[in-house]
Amino acid sequence: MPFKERHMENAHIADLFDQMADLLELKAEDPFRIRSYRNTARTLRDLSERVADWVEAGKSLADLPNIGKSSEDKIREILKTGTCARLEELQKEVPPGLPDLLKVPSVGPRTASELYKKLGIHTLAALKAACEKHELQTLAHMGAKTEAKILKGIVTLESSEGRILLKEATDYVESIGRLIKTIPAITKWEAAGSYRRGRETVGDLDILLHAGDRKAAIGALQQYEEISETISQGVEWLNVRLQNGLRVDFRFFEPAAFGAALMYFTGSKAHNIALRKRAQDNGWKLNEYGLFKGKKRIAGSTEADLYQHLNLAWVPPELREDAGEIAAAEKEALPQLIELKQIKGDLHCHTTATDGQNTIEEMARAALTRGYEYLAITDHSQSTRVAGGLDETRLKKHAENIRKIGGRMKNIELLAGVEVDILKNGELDLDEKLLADLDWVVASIHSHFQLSREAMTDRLVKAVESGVIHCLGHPTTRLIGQRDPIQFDFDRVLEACRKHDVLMEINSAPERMDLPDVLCKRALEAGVQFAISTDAHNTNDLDFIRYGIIVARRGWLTKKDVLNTLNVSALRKRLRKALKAQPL
DNA sequence: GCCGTTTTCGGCCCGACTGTTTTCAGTCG
Repeated sequence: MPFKERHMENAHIADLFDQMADLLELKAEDPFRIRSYRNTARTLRDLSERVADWVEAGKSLADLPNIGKSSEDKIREILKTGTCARLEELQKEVPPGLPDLLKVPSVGPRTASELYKKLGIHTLAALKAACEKHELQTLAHMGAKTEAKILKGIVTLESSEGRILLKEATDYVESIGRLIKTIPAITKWEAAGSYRRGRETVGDLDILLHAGDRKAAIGALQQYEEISETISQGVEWLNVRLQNGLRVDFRFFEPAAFGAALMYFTGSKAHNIALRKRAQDNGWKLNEYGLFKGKKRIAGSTEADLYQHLNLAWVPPELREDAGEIAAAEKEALPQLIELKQIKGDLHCHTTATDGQNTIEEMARAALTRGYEYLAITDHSQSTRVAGGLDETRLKKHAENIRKIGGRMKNIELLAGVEVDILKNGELDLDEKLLADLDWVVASIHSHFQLSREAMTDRLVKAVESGVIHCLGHPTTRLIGQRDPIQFDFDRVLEACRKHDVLMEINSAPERMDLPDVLCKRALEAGVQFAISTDAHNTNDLDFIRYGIIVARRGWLTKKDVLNTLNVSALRKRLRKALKAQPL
């Protein structure tokens, strides 16, 4: 297999399957076959291990859900050649650009192929021009309103910034919540969707409400100052767009249906489908209004009730991805997911010694007000010059200072630590003897992100094998929507971490959320332990811990998997053990 | 194309809105 394909990401292969599904839709082929292609794409996307590695190791893909002989052949072909015959064939049968039209809201496969057949349109630009010239109205089932909607959709698409970070979505949910508190008509509300599942990015917000007087409630919601336009409104809903482009859908439900609605709008879609199928197997019907036996609603007011009727334990939203949670819920084997209140300290933060904005003492006080028993101060090492990284002399002094301040503070212990750079060749950026004297050492990559997969793997393994680091900081170095993760053999690094008792960090910074959730689960399965840290650069950033907790929950982690759930004395004990641990 | 204590065929989740039409097709979540 050529080098490039050997390292092909699952997401890339998944995209090709989605492309085939789009093309099949444009050709109006069997909808069930199309769904099957999409299911295959989803399976690939959600998989934590790379199929490229499986194939190279001679493993079969047939045990994976939604992947049969036909898909396995196509995957192997894609890995070998970068594409597959079926895709190329379909691309020849459909005009180039036509699949792009499917991205426009209210343009589906039927409309797109009609546009091409009748008007010869196969690009977004041509579609926009046709709308402006009112040519769409010449088509059947196509009037002025649809044409205007399509035109607006193209404009939005052109200016769309896509999905927003979970933190940004959270900020909007909280500001909407503050508004709702002032509206007496609204007696119950909940934000559902990918926000509730804790996905790292959110495409839109689904807000479910119950109100005695819906008209009054809608009137009051429209006063939300962030609204830039009302997309549509009815008796039971209000759809708006905010100034930043985010779409917010408010929907009203009766209490008897609220749980069913919450379940339905929380998703994921795949989780819902699995639940509905389960209902159907019992001769029932599940929809957003409840669980029905014939016309009689047998559950619907709460999620707990619905899951119970389906003979399942209640599934935390973060796990609802149809990735094994339903089988676990059936066997009462869901993990007791970690919670924010179990965190006893933060193990990664910066101060004015390097690129932080607060002093050691200020950070310590902020940690104390959050109920923490300890805080590790981990400023940068010398190579990170933009951050004013510490050389050996400055670090020694800084560590003394941390210990001195820690010594005189009550109810909180400070760990003298560092975030040491992992250099290009895998060596650490500071003398190992000095590092061994510190309480806590995080090692991170901040440069040379483009090394080959082999070199990058060697680099990380070498750092892990140094014997002086406790934790790998933001292991993939990705910045969501800005910088791709570095490429390395995750399994080899995990194996090294397990051997040398080195932890994986879950960096809680909203633009990092690194490790990502699927890798988190894989590291868990490999027997590696975690630290959930904020990488705070000021006192406020310490609150980012909530996002790390969400990643951990999506990665199926429990309290025992996370080092900083230990109280301070247990942590000290554990760290002494870690420092003494010798390579096996 | 996938799947299977109803297993190699015949199913495959469900409902609502919109805009266009007078009974429905297409899109969406």
